[in-house]
Amino acid sequence: MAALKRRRTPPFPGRGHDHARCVDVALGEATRLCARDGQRLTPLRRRVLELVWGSHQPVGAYAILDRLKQDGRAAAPPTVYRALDFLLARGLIHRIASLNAFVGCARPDGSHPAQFLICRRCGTAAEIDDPRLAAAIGRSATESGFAVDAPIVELRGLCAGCRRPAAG
Amino acid sequence: MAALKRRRTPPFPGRGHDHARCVDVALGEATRLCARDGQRLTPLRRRVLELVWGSHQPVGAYAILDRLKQDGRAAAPPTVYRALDFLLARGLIHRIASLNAFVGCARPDGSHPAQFLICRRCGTAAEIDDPRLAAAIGRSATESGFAVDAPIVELRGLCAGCRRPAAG
DNA sequence: CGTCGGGTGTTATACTATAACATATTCTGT
DNA sequence: ACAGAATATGTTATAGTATAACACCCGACG
Repeated sequence: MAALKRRRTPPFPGRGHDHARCVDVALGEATRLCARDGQRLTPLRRRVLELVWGSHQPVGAYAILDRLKQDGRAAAPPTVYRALDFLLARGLIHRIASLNAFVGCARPDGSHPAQFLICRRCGTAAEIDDPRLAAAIGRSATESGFAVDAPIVELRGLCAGCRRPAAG
Repeated sequence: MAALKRRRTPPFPGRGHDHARCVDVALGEATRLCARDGQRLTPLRRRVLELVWGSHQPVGAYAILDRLKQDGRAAAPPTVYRALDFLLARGLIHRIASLNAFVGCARPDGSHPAQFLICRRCGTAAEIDDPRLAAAIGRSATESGFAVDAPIVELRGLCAGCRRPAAG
């Protein structure tokens, strides 16, 4: 009875979660999906994906660019934007419009609309893919005769961890 | 039985609607609200609001800037951004994060979360303030222990007018 | 070999937004 | 009307985000 509904992954990663594992899983999934679809996950694209997955806080294109330069790689804005465009097209990352930043996709099994909870304190962007919310969006739009292609839902506020007093 | 639910305003303005009236109403409301709240709707702010209301398509800050220059007024980016910040704070306009652009608020009676339908063909951004959608958002967030301050909902797609073949 | 296409490198530039400080305007109390 | 305070605007410079255009490389395929 712990959970009435199951989630495949909890929306907010725990503070002490094993993030290296997040990255490993994401890179493994990306490799698998690209192979399946005949797409090339080149070293550059793989590295950019890894950098986007550096944390659960969305990262800007120019921050990625700086890291690439630290790698010793020749890099300019188009380098990173092209890699980001590829990853976006494959559904491996999402763009957070309200932050001009990018975050790894928690469920990269095909492209899909996503909804984000973005904490204004810790900066974490948690992906929720709530079918009821998606349905409510579809209903609202349909009533206006509008056909939604790309719903952008970015809910800014405070996550559970940051709402608690900073105690232990 | 034409309408089971009433809307104060239809989300998408008709093609041939009297837009001058939209602008007049918006400016009148803005004047009233600012007077009520002891805020100063200066000529600059009023002009910027008028320019934002130039159409139902969100307008960029630098487009506004160009128009101000055409007016013969000294203008630089801060001029327009400050006016926009004022109008945003009073709830007289909204910012569309996914377009980096601004649009007049259809119901400027106090600040409020808004949801937009943005047509990718005609560019129109229609404000819908659907309480059921807002409730669905609140439910989704609450289940994750998340407290939403500022929901951003920008639904991109095709409006009813643009879905029809371009005939008549 | 040759060429074709995709990926990356390179240079330049466009677009969006804010910091910091100077000046002007309006409001308030006297 | 005036001084002083608060608000609004002007001005200069710069930070941050994104794309256009063209050159080069390299592997696949005939």
